[in-house]
Amino acid sequence: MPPSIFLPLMRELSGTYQAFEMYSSAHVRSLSLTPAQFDIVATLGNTPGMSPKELGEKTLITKGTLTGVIDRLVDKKLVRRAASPSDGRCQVIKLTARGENLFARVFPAHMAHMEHAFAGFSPEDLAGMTASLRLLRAAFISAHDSGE
Amino acid sequence: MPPSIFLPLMRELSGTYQAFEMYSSAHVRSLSLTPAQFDIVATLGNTPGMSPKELGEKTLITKGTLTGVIDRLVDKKLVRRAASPSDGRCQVIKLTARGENLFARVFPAHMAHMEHAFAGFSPEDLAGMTASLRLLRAAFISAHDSGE
DNA sequence: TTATCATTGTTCTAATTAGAACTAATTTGT
DNA sequence: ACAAATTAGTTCTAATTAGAACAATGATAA
Repeated sequence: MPPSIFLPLMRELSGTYQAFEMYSSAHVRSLSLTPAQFDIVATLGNTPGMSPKELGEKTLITKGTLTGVIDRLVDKKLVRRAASPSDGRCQVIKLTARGENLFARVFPAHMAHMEHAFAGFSPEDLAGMTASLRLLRAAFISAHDSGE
Repeated sequence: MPPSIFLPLMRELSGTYQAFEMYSSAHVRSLSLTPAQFDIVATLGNTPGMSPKELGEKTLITKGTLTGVIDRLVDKKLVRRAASPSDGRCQVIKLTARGENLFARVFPAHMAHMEHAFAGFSPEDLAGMTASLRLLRAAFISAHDSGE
């Protein structure tokens, strides 16, 4: 298979993700949060808290990066660290009252903002694209694993 | 439209892009280049050179970032800066002989690596996904523009 | 012509990023 | 029980990232 067959898809995947990131992050920044910080707050909202490991899996943020992101959220008093009772290696990261407050204000606003971008698609369109991306993602992961 | 309709697509887009980046960059790094550096070398290959502005548009790298990436490629003697004869503000970035050499060695190798990930899809599958992503990208750009 | 506006690239700052080395704590195999 | 292997989180380094302010150059319009 020559590259001309899959190169356009590679480019389009990058370009689409970048356009998404642009549109999303411009709004997030207007709320005084970075995209990574927003991801953490959004992931912690309406939960009893979770470990950095679990947070990293859900937000796709690497553990080395996550330490710094959580540090800055702690500085902003939006989040706090607690020791896990069951496992001495683990922590539980929770939203503070102030963090809960921010989440309640900012998450619906951001969803409303994102909705504008999807307004032209039917639920079936969106589901179809989701399914295609899922296949593509599985192909990257499978190729990655087989190369180890 | 409730977020539950488009949230899975947002997550899948991020996840698929991340899996792609992971698979691609692991290989690029094994060639002693960062992903951004590879993008620049790949974009300059088989061209007479181009301005940083054009490079930024093709690789989606912001101009502020691009200065540093080019600096490091200049340090590695893979690229050189020349003044534009027609416009005193512009530069022309070109591969050096060493850069051409690296491109000829590394670009085909990376394409061969990427091909593995796409082996399970038909050309029609790939074209269909590309078309879907193009629509999605246009929707983000249009929403971004209308919000200005 | 000349004042104004736009474009190009650099610089600066704060933050994210991945990866590797490291410490501490837990689990596993024997 | 105990040594070895895993796992969780931090720290460190080099690089990228976006955004804003800036200087230099070019284009426009009165």
